[in-house]
Amino acid sequence: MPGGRPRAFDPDAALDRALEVFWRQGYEGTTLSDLTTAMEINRPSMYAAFGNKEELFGRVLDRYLTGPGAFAERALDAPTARDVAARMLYGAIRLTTGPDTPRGCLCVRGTQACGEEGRPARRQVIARRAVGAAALVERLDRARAEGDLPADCDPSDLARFLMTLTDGIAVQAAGGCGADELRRVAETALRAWPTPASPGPPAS
Amino acid sequence: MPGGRPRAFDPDAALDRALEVFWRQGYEGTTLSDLTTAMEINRPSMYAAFGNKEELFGRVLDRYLTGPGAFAERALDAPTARDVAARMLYGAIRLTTGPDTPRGCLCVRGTQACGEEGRPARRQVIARRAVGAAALVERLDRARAEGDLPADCDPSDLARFLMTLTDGIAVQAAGGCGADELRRVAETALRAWPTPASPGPPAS
DNA sequence: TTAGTTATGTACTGATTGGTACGAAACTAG
DNA sequence: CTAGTTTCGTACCAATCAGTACATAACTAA
Repeated sequence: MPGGRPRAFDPDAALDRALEVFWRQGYEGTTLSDLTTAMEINRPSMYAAFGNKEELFGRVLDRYLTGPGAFAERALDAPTARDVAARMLYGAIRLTTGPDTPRGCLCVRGTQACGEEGRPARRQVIARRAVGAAALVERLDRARAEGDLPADCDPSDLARFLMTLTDGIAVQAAGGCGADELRRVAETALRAWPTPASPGPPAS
Repeated sequence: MPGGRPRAFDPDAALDRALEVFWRQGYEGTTLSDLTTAMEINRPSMYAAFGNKEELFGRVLDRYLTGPGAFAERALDAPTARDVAARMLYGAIRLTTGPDTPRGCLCVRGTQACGEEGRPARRQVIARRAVGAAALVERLDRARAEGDLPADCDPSDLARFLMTLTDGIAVQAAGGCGADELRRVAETALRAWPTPASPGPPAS
């Protein structure tokens, strides 16, 4: 019943174009003109469809976390805590060094950029990171309960260790470090990962 | 013989004020007005004394690396490779979580910010990081030659591992993570550090 | 005092920022 | 064809950006 002139662009495709720009340039470093040029729409269309720059960033962040960044959630499904850790690390490397996407991580850029204007992006990113962190701690807690991690380790410390590494990987990748070098970093880091006390994870 | 009106401010003190602002807000997030307000000088004085925003950032970067960030160079003087690693990690934690300074690291912020305007800052920071990285690799190379690291380890991989962690620490600190948690991260990371093959470092 | 030199403060520049007003265009329902 | 609705495109807004012109103030050397 509504009718009206049909929009001449695909919103999801436009979000992908916007993601590419925010990912490469950060929130503060990206202007409305950068966005509308990449999205191939004009300014009023952008505002009508997505609200404003801040809300657009929120939509883009969603798309990032359910798209290129979805490995982090999927990593939690790995059978052992060590596999979770490995998937997180190698996933972060793939994400941040992919040849067809910008180097680095949208979320890490978001936490770092923080002039007066970048504040809202920072808020959004930090909130999502906290959700992800909580899920990781919960997963490692379960691993310890299942005997997959030693009883005397602290799952939240291990989670923090992993996130510190994935963040560092993003910074290194943005600085030009290659995937091969980062894989050897991940390999080294995994040597610090605790092994279950006596038996493997119980089959029951 | 020169004469002329004496300047009414202390350039080094002004640089320290500028450092505080760049450190907290990044290069792109900082405006000339932010800077001149903090430095308590007016715009023409700033341009006369420091050139422009980009050159000012370079001067500030010098001051950062020879001041708060000097721990990284000093860490190389530690007697063993493990001590170098520990000093780098704990120094990074102190730097990025200091109660009287902004959270995070000026250099990490510099690599991450990169709109069109932030490009020069990015260039400068990446160049300095490369110098520091080379010095660290050289130090670990020497450690291996001295038998302080096993012969089959790769010093450049270990250096990259350390830098990835210090970068990650900076990101975590900027995101609000506390020093205590980060110290446990460092402790975990050091478990991955290789130990010399048979004897300790030779006394000769 | 006078000439030369350097710094300071005000007031400005053109360009760009995020965000909008408004009329024309393109559709649906009747 | 007409009325209602939604989008599109141009052209604009005030605010702010980095950077500067210029007159005046404060100093040294003679």
